[in-house]
Amino acid sequence: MAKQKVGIAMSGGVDSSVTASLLQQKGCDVHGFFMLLPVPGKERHVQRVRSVAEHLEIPLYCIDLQDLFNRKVIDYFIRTYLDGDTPNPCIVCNRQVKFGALLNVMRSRGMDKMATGHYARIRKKDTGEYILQKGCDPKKDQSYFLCRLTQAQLENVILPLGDYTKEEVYGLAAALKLSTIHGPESQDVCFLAGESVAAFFAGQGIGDRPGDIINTEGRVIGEHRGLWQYTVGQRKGLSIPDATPWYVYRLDAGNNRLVVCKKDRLFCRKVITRDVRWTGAAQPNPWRGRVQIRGRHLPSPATVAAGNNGEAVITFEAGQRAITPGQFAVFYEDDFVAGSAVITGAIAGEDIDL
RNA sequence: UGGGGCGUCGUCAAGUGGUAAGACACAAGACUUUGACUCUUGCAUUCGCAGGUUCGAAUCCUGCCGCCCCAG
Repeated sequence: MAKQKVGIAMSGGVDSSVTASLLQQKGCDVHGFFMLLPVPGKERHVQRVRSVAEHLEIPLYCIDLQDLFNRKVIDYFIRTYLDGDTPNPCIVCNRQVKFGALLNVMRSRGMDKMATGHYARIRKKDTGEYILQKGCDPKKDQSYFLCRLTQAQLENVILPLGDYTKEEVYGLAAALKLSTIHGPESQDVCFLAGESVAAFFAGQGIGDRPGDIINTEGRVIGEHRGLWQYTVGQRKGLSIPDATPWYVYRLDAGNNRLVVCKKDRLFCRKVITRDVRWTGAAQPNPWRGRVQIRGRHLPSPATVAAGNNGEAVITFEAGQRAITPGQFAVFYEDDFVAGSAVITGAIAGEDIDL
């Protein structure tokens, strides 16, 4: 039987390098694929991946996905902010670019599977369905960012690091004498490269667009520099001196106004969502489980009542802080991703029990 | 113009003779494969200005400047 051909999505970082090595040791025919994206310092990245590929002695292909990335991720990023919502470019990139176009390229080049260095697991159920599971290391779990992957995508992907902790991966990297363990990985949006959103927008020719900051009573108490520089729950950048801090309550894109409030007002139990997608074919309605509202948010007990046109209302048992339109809600059943949706708003005030 | 009050960090605000609290804002760092939140640290050699009293003043005295209130 021929060796399984696996394409590794390589960034040159520790995780993807260890992933490649692990598969190599398992006897796979490993090929490295580097996504060329429109990000600052890409030349350095290319250098770094090259040295890793040489070190591991695997072939490396550089795939230019800049145009696609511009259209699918950056355009989405800008458009969402201009609409007064807060995008999650990583989730969209994973869905459209990394596990989309890149996966297709690998398939067309004869790869049986694609592997990445994400900390998450993919399981095949008795029904033949694939399901995403959290990684073993709860601190590093990245299943949230992979929530929008389809069955077809999950079927063609393997995530070796899901069974390891970050600690163990560092150990493996050290054993492999990977020089990249020293280079600190960037955790911010890759195409921002440390820049602020405001600076990025300015670079795109979108300058400041000042407007009023009002409190929930409608009184003007400050001025903002452009709605895209803020997000729900944000405290920094408001410049409103007071006895206690102010937080962004809502972005009113239609009137170019920023509504702010005090901390207590930020908590809400009901969330409205669109584009609901379930992993399994049939789901109880209402569904009950835990829902994660953003990266690094502890999934919290809630019910999801599906409505028409892919909409659904999430009702948490306890109020959640800063429900943010544009962000993704991921539904967890224990460690498994049961579904996800895009947040469009919160229902404040009296909660009606279902 | 009389009478009274007040002027302390960007904002609010302690401190009435013993050598400038705190909060908010702001900045830096940490955390983090989204934006945020959070945490840590920093942030007035100086108290409207100028003199004086005193071992020592933001705190007492004098003058000036500025603001507010009341009265005409």
